Amino acid sequence: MRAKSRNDGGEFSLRPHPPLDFHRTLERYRVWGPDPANVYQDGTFYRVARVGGHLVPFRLTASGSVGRPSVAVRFAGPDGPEVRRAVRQQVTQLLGLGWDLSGFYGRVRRDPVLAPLVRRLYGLRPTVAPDPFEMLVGAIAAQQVNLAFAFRVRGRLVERFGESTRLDGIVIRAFPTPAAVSAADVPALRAMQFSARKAEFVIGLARLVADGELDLAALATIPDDAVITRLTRVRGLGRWTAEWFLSRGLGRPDVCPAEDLGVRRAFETFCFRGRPTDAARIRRRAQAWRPFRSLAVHYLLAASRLPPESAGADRIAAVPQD
DNA sequence: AGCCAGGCTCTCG
DNA sequence: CGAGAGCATGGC
Repeated sequence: MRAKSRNDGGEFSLRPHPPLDFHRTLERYRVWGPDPANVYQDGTFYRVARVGGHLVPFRLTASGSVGRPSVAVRFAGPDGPEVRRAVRQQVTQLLGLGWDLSGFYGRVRRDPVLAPLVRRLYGLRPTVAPDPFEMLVGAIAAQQVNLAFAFRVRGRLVERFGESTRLDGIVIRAFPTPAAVSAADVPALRAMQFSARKAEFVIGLARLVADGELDLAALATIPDDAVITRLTRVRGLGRWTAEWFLSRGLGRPDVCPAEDLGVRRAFETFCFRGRPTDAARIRRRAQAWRPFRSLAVHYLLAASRLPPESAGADRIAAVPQD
């Protein structure tokens, strides 16, 4: 029997490099509906880290300010250096602490499109998905359907195949492992309202990963174009998915998913005076924001969900982020 | 009823 | 290759 103290979990706090707008950064885990693997409610964010064989539920709360941020982290279960390292790593990704925000801000300080948006969204950081498999399954779910629906479908998969944990009485599920999903069949996913084709995509991807034919962790070590080449060889993963994986899954700084519907609308709004545009024009326009295209796109998307600018209105509204 | 929604595959020129 | 048709599912 283990000593109780070893099972009580632990806590620590982080002093991230400013700025960090905790709420705006994590808001995207709420706006499209609940996500049982990423619970953000009442200003507290809950998730589960997988460390070795076991699950470590943890929670994040913010203190301080955007300019002097501080994040309190509490986790349950056994404590130890390996656990802390894993949780800290997840927090770094969830809060996007790896982005060169000050470099980006300096670069666009006089940019006619981005400067006003940066002012309104100061401290927003793109979250980086801690689990590449989770990121890809989420992307498949979101292909060509509205995002609220995609979140519900994905959520059903998590409810069905994700192990359940608890912290502060809140149920949090670990995103299902590739092994767990590879054991599913198409009808099971159809029942969750995946289309037949997407069910095949998801199960096929899970099998590739579970069988070791696709090493997702290894993608973090190869260049952007090599990641796209490798991922688009997988059935169900196209350029759109691969580019979002680069940006939101690997935190690569200079990616522009120009085929994305939301991206296109944002470019139309902020760069092309509301006129219809296409991916080629978007890619050309985005060249101006190298080598920060990922951040530029994230800010454009977030801004397109802000209420129309009117004195101080953006401070009051609950703002959907992306 | 019909169009829309953060695409992908497959087929052709 | 690159464009285009065809496809699949549910919401409003």
